Amino acid sequence: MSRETPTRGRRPKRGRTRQALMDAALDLVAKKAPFSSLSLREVTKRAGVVPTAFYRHFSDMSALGLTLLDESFRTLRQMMREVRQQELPNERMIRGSMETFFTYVRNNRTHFLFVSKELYGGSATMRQAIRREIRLFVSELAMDMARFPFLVRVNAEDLQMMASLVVNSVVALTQEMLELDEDDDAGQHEMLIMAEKQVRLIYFGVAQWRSDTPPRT
Amino acid sequence: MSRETPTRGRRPKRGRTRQALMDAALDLVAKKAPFSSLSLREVTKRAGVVPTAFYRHFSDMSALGLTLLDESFRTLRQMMREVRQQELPNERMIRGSMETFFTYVRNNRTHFLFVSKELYGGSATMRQAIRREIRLFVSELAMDMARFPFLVRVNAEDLQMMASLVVNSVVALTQEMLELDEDDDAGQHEMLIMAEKQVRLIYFGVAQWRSDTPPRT
DNA sequence: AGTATAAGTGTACATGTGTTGACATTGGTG
DNA sequence: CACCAATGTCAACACATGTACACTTATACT
Repeated sequence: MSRETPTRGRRPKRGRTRQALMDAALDLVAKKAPFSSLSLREVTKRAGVVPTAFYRHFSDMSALGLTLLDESFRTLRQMMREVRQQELPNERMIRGSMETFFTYVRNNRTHFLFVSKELYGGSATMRQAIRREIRLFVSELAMDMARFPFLVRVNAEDLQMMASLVVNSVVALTQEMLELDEDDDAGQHEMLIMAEKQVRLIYFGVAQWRSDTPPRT
Repeated sequence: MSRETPTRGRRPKRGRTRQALMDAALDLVAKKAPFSSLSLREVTKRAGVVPTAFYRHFSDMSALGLTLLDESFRTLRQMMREVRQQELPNERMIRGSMETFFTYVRNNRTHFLFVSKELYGGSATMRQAIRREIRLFVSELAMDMARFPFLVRVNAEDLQMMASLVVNSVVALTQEMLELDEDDDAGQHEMLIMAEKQVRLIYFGVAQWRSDTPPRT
């Protein structure tokens, strides 16, 4: 069997295959089935690598998934922090936040597609992980809202409720936007407008709220 | 171990296997992976039928999926119609609607689990079908809202926006509730309370809205 | 009754899957 | 340079998958 292999196509660079595998998975998720119905061989083929090479980087497909999730959220958290820091007042704030957020979504389409499909369709651990991140955003937003002067009389529970309303709405709109064609600029812009209006509407309601509101108008 | 089935185990009744297949798929989705990562053989095994028997009822797994979707929404639409008709005024209306809706969700857990996972994780046609149904609910709600006296000055587009905000929020809460353990009564009730509060909050905002609201508070 | 048809069974096969083990090639370190 | 650990390849396996075919049985209808 000692046959001389005439230099098959090789991939020299250091940790490039690992990234290739992640990108391949992301690509496949973006234009095909959800991650859970993705086979190891499919991913390696897409990455231009032999199946067994997979194990050099991930023990398992689910390990790949977790890594992908981590990668998706690391930069997202970064961006969120920046959004929270730029302290624009009032109206400008909502509009500004929505704009930067949605541009970020557009620039990281595959990641969001991945997360979006895993939120409800993924494995239990996957869903749990995503949900944890979202709950984090909700808490942070609640903290920000607590500083609004007209919300001093609102208790913590209701603050959480309001924040989760905002976050859930933005998430839903994001998922709807991902359903649009990648270069449907008009549609995407429409989503942005809608998101801004919805959040503004919620803030109108928030301004009206009293935590001890009795069950009648 | 030999039950009262002397010859080969058979299923006599007319169209029972068809339903058994649907139930099996629903069960598997409820306690395992999403529908897309479900194999034909798995479903038939669960239904207690030989794999090839599948083709007597469905041409394909995706055909099964579409049928399941239809079954899920048919009764849902029915219920929605009833909710819309019971004309309770004001505060009572929100609470009442939420209660009947969420009890319905509890009583049809597997169906909702299925739809929830398919909304973003399913095939393109599947997602599209679900989205169409949701849009229908939004339109109907918008029509209902148009009759509110304090909304006469709101244009159609904004009405749609408001309705979709309500629906999206309820959908999100529903999905969150499905994540809870089946017999976590406390958690489920908490979700109901939250849903009612969120919708009420939105209505506060709605009451404040003017379609020509300039970009300032 | 008798029989046509719908429904279910068993066998079989080609294809895709995850994973193992032994080997080949790289790139960075001494 | 020589070496070695990391990385990639090949061949092979045991098993699951979808589906075709020929068959048996139950049900419905005359």
